Amino acid sequence: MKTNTNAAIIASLVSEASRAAILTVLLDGRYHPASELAYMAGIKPQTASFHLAKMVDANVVAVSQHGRHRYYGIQSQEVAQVMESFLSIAPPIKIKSLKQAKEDKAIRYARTCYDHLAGNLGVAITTSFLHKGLIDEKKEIFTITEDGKEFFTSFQIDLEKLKKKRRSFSHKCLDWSERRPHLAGALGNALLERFIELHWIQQLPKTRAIKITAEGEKGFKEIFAVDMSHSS
Amino acid sequence: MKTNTNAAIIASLVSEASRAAILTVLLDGRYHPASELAYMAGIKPQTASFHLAKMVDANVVAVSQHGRHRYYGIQSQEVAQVMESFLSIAPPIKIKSLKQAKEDKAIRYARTCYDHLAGNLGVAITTSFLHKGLIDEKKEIFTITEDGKEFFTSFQIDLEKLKKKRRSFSHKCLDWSERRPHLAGALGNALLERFIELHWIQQLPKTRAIKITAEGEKGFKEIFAVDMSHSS
DNA sequence: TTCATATTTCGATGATAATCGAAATAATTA
DNA sequence: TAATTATTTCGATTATCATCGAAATATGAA
Repeated sequence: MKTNTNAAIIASLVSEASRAAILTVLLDGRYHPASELAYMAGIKPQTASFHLAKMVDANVVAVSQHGRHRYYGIQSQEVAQVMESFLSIAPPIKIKSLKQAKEDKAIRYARTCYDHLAGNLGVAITTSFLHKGLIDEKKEIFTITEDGKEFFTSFQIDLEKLKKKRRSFSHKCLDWSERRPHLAGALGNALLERFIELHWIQQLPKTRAIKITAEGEKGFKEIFAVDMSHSS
Repeated sequence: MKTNTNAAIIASLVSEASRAAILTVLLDGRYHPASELAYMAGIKPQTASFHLAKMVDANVVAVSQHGRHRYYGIQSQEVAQVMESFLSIAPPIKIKSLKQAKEDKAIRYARTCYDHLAGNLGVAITTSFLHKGLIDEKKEIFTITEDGKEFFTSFQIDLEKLKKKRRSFSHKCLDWSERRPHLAGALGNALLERFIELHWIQQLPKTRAIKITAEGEKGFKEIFAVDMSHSS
């Protein structure tokens, strides 16, 4: 009898507009300060705090405090995948753009660089890498195999440069997907940039969404054996 | 895209506890009468009617009228998928005792259909009755054969008393998904009560769940040739 | 220390929506 | 026919909940 209320609690998180907005922002995989989330969702900080507390309580969102800031992020990969299926394509609500936020100047932590691939594509590509033996899944991270080194280099990604970057990740930019077996971080970022360079994907201006081009569809299929055609 | 829209609609319906309860019941794939759903969700029939109307309106639940009954059910597996994904990330149910844990497990096994046996047990027993020639299957109801009269009497069920009750004697409780109706009505109710009397099954307090006892397992097997052991 | 910033807690408000009693509708049974 | 049962509709009440102002807490900066 109590089992159903459990489902109801999770459902209420995605069906309420403000919470849906917050979760949609958090789906970029980063940790965001409460004030930024409030702004983007178009609600006052108190209200955001109220919602965030609920989400933390439901084990959907994790919080990590640094100084007077509290950074909120999606709890786990599993949660992210579920939320994405409900929120990713048709967000029911308006989210204020980051540009707007910056202009507003109220937020100086608004640095949401969309630095890695999320969503179906990100997962699909990671899976593909694993299958092809380009990366290995360890407890905390992915490691690159010898085959992987060869491949990524031939794909014009400078691994040495990335290793340096990786160390420079600041604690402010915690990313659940780094802790989880999901390709993100420096390599994920590099891949994203490379894909953009190749015109395989386009970043849509006001949203965090990306669009896969015709070239991209072809490329992902041929090189990564990942079918991203819209028919699915 | 259609999928996501539907998912969002389903999510908003699930977000209310009573509706979540109703949908949880409907997950068994059967069509249930409104009154039963009300009872199981712990709400009055009016309230259930209110919720069911909403869900029918949203094309999440289908309704089929038979006489004065209206049977509600879900035909798309999408609802099940949504519920499943929610429950997959929902915090685990806090189990207070080992007893409760076992009872929870038993819920899946068989449920009372308001006041008669449904679920696997109900269908199995009805099938057994048919095989043994104790009842005949008509269009809307079951009828009792001569052999049946003898058997039920020997099973301590007073058939004459049942006939006097102002309710259908042995109507079929539709089970469209399986195309296997089970025995309901006064006879179904009487059987349920007799099984409880024999301690073959136990009705769990707040839920409509029943638990099959060790005695029951033995009895169902010996007398009805119905194997209800947990291995299946 | 004092002031500003980030966030939460408290309390009140308002809107939405769930709930239920009472009555209506309809089918079934005696 | 009348009584019973299943369900819905209506109307009123109540509960829930998102929202935000005000104040509290905590941290960092001047």
